[in-house]
Amino acid sequence: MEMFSVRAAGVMTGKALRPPMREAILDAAITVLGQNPGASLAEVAARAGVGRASLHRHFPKRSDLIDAVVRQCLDETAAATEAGVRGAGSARETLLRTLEAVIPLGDRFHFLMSVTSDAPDVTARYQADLDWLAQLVDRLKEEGVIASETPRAWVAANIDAQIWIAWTEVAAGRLAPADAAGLVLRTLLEGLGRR
Amino acid sequence: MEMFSVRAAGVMTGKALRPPMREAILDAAITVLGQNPGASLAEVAARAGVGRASLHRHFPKRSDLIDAVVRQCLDETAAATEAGVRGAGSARETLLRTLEAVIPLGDRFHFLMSVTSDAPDVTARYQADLDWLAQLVDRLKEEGVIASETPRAWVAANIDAQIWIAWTEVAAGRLAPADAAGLVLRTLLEGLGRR
DNA sequence: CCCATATGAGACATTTATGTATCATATGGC
DNA sequence: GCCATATGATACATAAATGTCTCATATGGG
Repeated sequence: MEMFSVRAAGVMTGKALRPPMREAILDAAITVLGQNPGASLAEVAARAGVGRASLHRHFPKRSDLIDAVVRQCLDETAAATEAGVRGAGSARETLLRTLEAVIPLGDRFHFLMSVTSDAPDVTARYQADLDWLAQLVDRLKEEGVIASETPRAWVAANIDAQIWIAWTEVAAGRLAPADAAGLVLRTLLEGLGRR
Repeated sequence: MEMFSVRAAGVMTGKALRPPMREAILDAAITVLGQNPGASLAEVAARAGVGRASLHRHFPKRSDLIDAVVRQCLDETAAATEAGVRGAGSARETLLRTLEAVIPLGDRFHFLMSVTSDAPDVTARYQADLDWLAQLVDRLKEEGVIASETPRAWVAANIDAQIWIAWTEVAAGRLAPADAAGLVLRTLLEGLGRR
């Protein structure tokens, strides 16, 4: 038995470094419920490595967990987009930086689109995100980056879909993370056709 | 054993006149389970306008219904793509006609991507569809319609996503059905950028 | 009209997921 | 070392969905 390792573990790791159980449960829920929204809480707890009873202590009802996961995903995507927007001049640059920031959060993004929460604050924030995207699309049109005739909803749906596709391809190992945002931007603006 | 077949009546009236209960259930299942894969069979039966017991007579177990719906969706999409392929010369024309035929079946398409069936024949047919699409992508590259460097999986994922987006926009009334396939093709090949 | 068949409605048992409660234990702060 | 707190395991109660069964009834063919 290693004395040093035991002492080192006690000193170095300290539970503060490890994410609290709440985070582990949220992470597990994003993964498990993202793949199968009907998965049982037992599956979520097992994935998180915690007991089912402990899960219920943090989230008494299933809807509490769902709402918390949705809020977590909204927080993360909001932080990512804000970071992407910061320091970007043009709308095109904003889009590129946002893509770079959001594609790694593809599973969060997908979760937000596949799971519905009826908590009023959640729907409000969700609507705000949609509005922000619509505004970005308008700016892209003003800059001449996107054809102005293209319906706003068509553009927004394409951006959402591309984010999901890119994340899927990255997660499958078929696309290098560093290439994802650029490929998405090129596909969005120029399509797949031969130039 | 009944010597007198009841099928004669079916032949006389034509099965297209009134869809039998089985069809009504399958249609309802596509709608209800497509929107919410975890919906109860009671909801499906109610949507189909039949009793829950009758649903169980046609599909003893839930998995039987799921498998039947998946096979139905595979049948419909296969018929649509074959009709699209028939008489098309180039790969580009094949793609356009396939889009025209498949976009109205967007809900079927979406169902196939969101619901999993472990029936062996289903997985085989599903794989065959993927192979067919991969082959079409290769032909598109040979014709110079699609940039040859673009990964096959990226192209295929984009086509799938565009079909779903187009169907959604049509269903939402934001896109004229006649315009859908053309818009998809243009978006796929040329993107959303200003020409 | 008579009969075979299919259906709808309801009762029922079974299974599964959910939510609650209890108890022993471990962990960390003091 | 002691204590407060959190956790895991377990048992339990409840709810909901599933699958089976029976019976009355309607429908359509003979």
